[in-house]
Amino acid sequence: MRNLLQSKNLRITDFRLSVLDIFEKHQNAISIEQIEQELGEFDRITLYRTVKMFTEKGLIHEIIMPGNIKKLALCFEDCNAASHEHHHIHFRCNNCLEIYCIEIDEFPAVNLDGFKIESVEIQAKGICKNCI
Amino acid sequence: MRNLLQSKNLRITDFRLSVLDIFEKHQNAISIEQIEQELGEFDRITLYRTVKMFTEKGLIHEIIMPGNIKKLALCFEDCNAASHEHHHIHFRCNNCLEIYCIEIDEFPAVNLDGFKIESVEIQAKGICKNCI
DNA sequence: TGCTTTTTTGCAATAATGTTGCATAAAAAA
DNA sequence: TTTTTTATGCAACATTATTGCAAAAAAGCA
Repeated sequence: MRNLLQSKNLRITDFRLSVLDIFEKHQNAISIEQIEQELGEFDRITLYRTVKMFTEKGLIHEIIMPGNIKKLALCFEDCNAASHEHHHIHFRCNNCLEIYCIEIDEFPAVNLDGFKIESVEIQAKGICKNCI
Repeated sequence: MRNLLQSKNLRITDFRLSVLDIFEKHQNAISIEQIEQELGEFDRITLYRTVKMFTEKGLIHEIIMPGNIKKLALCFEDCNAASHEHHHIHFRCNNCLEIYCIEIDEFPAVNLDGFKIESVEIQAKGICKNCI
């Protein structure tokens, strides 16, 4: 965890370690609200700044879906400010409402005539393996 | 346009016609802010309610992408509150920042072991045909 | 270690975005 | 036209996020 921060040229602080800790405790994507609750005593502004910084540095990525769904998850691959490339899709369970980052081997190819595609994000909804 | 409202059991009002008008004038997805500007005199609250109602009734759909990007576009197919099924993908141009709804014939199949997939949304980013 | 530089934190204030309740106005039905 | 139903507009409020700045903490260096 300390290495993770160092590799991105971020200073190691208690606050950041706590936030990373929360991310690593969770299998699935979490909301800012959830982080707030788990942090206990904390400063909301610092949290927003931390999340922003982590996103810019490629430690975490945002998952946004229609219906005011906004979650965050650790990046698997090596991401950076310029590109957040993931070979996984985001799946939301309509039952438990959890959002999963799921790795898939063959990422579907998307082609659009006349358009140059640089990145693709796939979001699926349905019922997760635990709720089926 | 009046038919559109009637078919969804929505009363025909000047406000709603104006909003629909703006949607139809645009090729691409637009933001609430853009609608506000084009409406000229208007009530912000009514606009939010109109957008919410249109979304629930399946007249328009939300497009949300990481980076605080939130846009709205008319639905092509017949949507309703329960399902917004589109056979198009959402493309954002990194140059002009426009968001296109693009119909594609073969919508990529996505399968996840153990998960039941009910809907899939695909978002692509790159350079659009006008900016290439 | 102790000192200096740089970055982060925490507070206050403020901005942006979205919602609720309610009286009035307008649309549809009778 | 009259009645019923629904939409609008205002005020107030809630939620979410950002900025500036002084104090505190981390990293770099002698």
